[in-house]
Amino acid sequence: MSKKLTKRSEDYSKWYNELVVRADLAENSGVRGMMVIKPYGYAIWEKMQAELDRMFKETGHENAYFPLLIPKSYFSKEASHVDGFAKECAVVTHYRLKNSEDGKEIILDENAKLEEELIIRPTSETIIWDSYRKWIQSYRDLPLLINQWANVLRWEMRTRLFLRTAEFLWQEGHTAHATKMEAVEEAKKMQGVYAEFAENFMAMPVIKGEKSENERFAGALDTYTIEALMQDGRALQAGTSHFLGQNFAKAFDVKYTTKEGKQEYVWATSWGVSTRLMGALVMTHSDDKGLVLPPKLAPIQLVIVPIYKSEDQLDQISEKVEEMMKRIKGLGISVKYDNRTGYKPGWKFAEYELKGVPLRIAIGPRDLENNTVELARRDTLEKDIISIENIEVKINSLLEEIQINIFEKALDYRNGLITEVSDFNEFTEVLENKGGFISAHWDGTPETEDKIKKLTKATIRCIPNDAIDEEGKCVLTGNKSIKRVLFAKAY
RNA sequence: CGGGGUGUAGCGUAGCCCGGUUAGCGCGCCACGCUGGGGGCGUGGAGGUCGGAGGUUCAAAUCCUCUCACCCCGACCA
Repeated sequence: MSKKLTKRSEDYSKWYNELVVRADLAENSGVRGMMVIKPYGYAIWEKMQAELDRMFKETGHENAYFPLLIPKSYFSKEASHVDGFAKECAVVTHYRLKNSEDGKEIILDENAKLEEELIIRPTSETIIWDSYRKWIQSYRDLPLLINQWANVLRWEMRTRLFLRTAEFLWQEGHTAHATKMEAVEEAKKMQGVYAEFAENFMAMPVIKGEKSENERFAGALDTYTIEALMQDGRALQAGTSHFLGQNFAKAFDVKYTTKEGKQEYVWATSWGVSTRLMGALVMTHSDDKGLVLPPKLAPIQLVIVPIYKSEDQLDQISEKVEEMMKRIKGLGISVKYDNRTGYKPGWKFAEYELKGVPLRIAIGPRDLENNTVELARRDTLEKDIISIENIEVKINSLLEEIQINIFEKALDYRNGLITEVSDFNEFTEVLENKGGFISAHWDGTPETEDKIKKLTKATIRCIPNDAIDEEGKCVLTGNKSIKRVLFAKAY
């Protein structure tokens, strides 16, 4: 294995794959399109989960768990939903295996064929709404605010670690409301929660917006999205929140009695983010030396590497380190002391840079004499000799600074790659040579969007929430347009 | 699913076209020693169903068929 990663400028895709594997986040498994998430990667996911879970609960949601398998008949109840997912469903048809006649292999037992085939959930709307029918009787049962942490399965053609795997982990919120307005508000609120999480914790700037009809979730009336921009100029949909109208309520006959005693269908939302966020995290901040993790999500925030010649020296250093660690841990900072023998300091430095640990302390005999350490930050790669006195305070504020700095950096980069264009030549020129988001007028029709997609591979990522009303002409057709939308090539 | 490519030790690879000793090398791993402020060095050692199945042959990593997986480019998608 070569020591250095492929450079982003050489082959962005290769860089990403190498990095995910080398940094010990995940690896491919023996099962097509499915990955193993390794402990270091999973630790990051757990941090994401913990924070999101906290935010969901703060906004009034409760967790529950629904079955992995969905009867085929449930699945077919909502027509556009079927259209969206049917092509990528795995199906359970039998419940028993047996030895083959020659005893050499295990085969399906045809006597154990299921009466009704079961779909492995690609998303859980249908099975959840089947329960909601029983749970919801009265306006007093609303709103129903439920979230589920689960795995789902979508038989994708081409997969990539974290960005698109056949099985992935996610959360899916499913809410039911008495009024349309309340459901729309809920969907928008959760878009806001996602945006806040992305920006404050992942340090990943996102654009909040609405999906065009073409890009909407199967079965949704409106899809609210957060869109991020990766370092190769391609956009990544990082989270979506859907206003589902009464589609699922009607499909599953979920009605409630109003105060006035009338029967009404409920209004629904669903919203989700997945392990894809891990891919987004990697591609937003990392560099040619490896991961760059935001301190708020880094499993290890500070690593301490001793530099020594003799056992004696190591003992002295360790003593100093123990004392220092106590103070640092006291501030809730996660710190690892890597006193493994057999790895040289230089090796360890490179290793922790690869893994994106935000701060690194090196401490050797020279430091013992001066009561100092060498403190290096991952984001800028800057190193400083600092005093051990009150080091925990310095570290704490530096972690905060790094969190802000990588966000600002990503934001500058992203803002530099939003380009307003006024005609189609300019559109294709910017798309090919610069990349990023293209802000352009669009006549609002799916046909035009399709044509642009066919011609350029760019899609409408979103109609930004903050788009200003502005008369203009559609970049392709010249028809009237009232606001700009964001196009990009997307993951 | 269409086009192209690749599977040889944990990882990266040579050998394959043109079949023929014990399948070679680098990294990693284990032991010992020298080392230690940016992936250090030496000595010794372990590790292989050559992706899998079948076939051709006196003989297969090498030729043929099927199959599986992965990578790149398209269509599909969180």
